[in-house]
This record gives sequence, C-alpha cells and structure tokens, in this order.
Amino acid sequence: MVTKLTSELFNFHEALTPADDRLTREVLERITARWSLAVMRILAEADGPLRFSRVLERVQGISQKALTQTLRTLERDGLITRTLYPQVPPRVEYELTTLGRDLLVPVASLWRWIAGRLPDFAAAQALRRDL
Amino acid sequence: MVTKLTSELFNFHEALTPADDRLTREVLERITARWSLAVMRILAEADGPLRFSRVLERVQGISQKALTQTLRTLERDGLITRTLYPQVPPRVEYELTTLGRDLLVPVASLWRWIAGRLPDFAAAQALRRDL
DNA sequence: CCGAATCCAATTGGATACTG
DNA sequence: CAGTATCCAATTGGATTCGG
Repeated sequence: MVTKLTSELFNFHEALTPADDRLTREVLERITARWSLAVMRILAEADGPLRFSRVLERVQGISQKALTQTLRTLERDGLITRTLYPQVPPRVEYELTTLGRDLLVPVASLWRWIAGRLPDFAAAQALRRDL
Repeated sequence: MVTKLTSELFNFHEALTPADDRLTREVLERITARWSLAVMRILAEADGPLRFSRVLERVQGISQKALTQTLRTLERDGLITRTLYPQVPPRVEYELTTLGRDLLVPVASLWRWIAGRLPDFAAAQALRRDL
C-alpha cells in the first residue's frame, strides 16, 4: 500500500517541535548548499587537518570568498573545526569533526541513489527539453 | 580505520563521467532546494492527484510564484506529473511519479538522521553564536 | 598566508496586475 | 483557476584590493 509507505516516511517529522523542524530544514539546506559537500569530501579524503590554501586548490572551481563562507557555515554547524596557529604568516587548519564524518554516511547514500537513477533523470529531462 | 571508511563512501563517485557527476550534483541541489521537499511531502501524503490551489494551501508559507517554479522543476526532473484538464476554469493536477516516491526513501533517511542529531547541531550553534 | 572589505553584475523572491 | 508578466527590493557571487 503506497499510501502508508509514503506517509510513514515522514512520521518522525511530526514528533518535532516547530523550532526543531526549522532547524532540521536549515541544516539540510546548508549541508546541500553549493560547496558544502565538495569541501567536506576533500577534508574526508585528506584524513587530517588541511590548510586553507590546500582546500582552495583541491575544490575545483571554488572562489576564495565562497570557500571562506562555506568553511564558516560548516564550522557553525559543528561539522568541521578551525584551528588558528598565530604565526607569521598565520596558519589555519580545518578538519572534519566526528559529527561531520558521521553525516557523510547518509549523505553518500542519497548521492549514490541519485547516481544510480541517473538514466531516469536524464530521460525525464530529455523528454521535456521543450518546457 | 577512519581513512578508508570516509574515502570509500564516495568511491562510486569516481566511476561517474564528468557529465554524470554534474547531473547528479544538479539533481541533489534541486531536490534539496527551498520548497522541493515540502511540496513532494504534500503530494506523497495526498496519495493522489492534487490541484494547484490545494498544494498552495497546504505548503505553509510558499508564494504562488515559488510554487509554480518548484512544480516546473520537479516535473522536469521526472519527479511529478502535471495533468491539464482544458476546462473553463482550467483544472491542473499534480502527482508524484514512481521515481518521486522512490526518492523520498533516501531523502527521509537523511532528514531523519539530521533530526536525530539535532542536539549536536543545536549545541554547536550555541557555542559559536558569537562567530 | 588567511581572509575581511569593497564594488559591481546577476540572480532571486515577493507583491501586484493581468489573461485564457 | 492557474498561471504569466512586470516591477522592485534584497540577496548572492565573482573580482579585486587591502590588512594582520
């Protein structure tokens, strides 16, 4: 019965307060924002702290401004840490937190699911190229 | 070994062509855009076709313009269908496709995961309210 | 080296008015 | 009813410059 399946999917949602619901949505949006996942993937693959300029090099296409903004947001959400070494010139290192690493598991699942259904998405778009 | 775990998460990614990689990212972004999930949830819960105005009523806070745009995008991606009944006044009905319903499964998992770790996110934000 | 500040172009979003 | 069109305010994003 499709009805029950789809509505049960979001049952957990009703247990949330409006404030919690909003926070959940906000986190979901920030996680999936333009550069968040790309930056988190670089940090995950690095398996250790990375300097600002290393991240900038490895995230292809990102601007300095966008990287700064992305790192700030990820830090606010507790997904990465920022460590400043007050030297001259200064050194700043970023690293995934446990929360950040844990998050990549369900995110990768969704990503993988989309990649697996790519023919469906490509076909849908091809059919409606005139819209 | 954390290294292997995190890097394996995205192994599938390397099998994608650059074009497929881009399409995957695009779909992921559109799915998680401001109103997409809210609209899909309404359609999922309706368990049947819904008229434009019914969706507009039930998605709290959405503007008519934003709803139109969201529905168009979901249709292009093959996640919903749009059926026009050329009456006067016209009637238009929207409904989830199988692809759309399937998608809600991994999406709900991610959503649920975030909701489950909400204390972590709230704590992180509280600590850094000064940033 | 890291990033804040500034300037400017482009995109987005709401509100309103109008049409088949 | 279900949009499209238009106007306008606000946000976003790149490029560049400057500073600790």
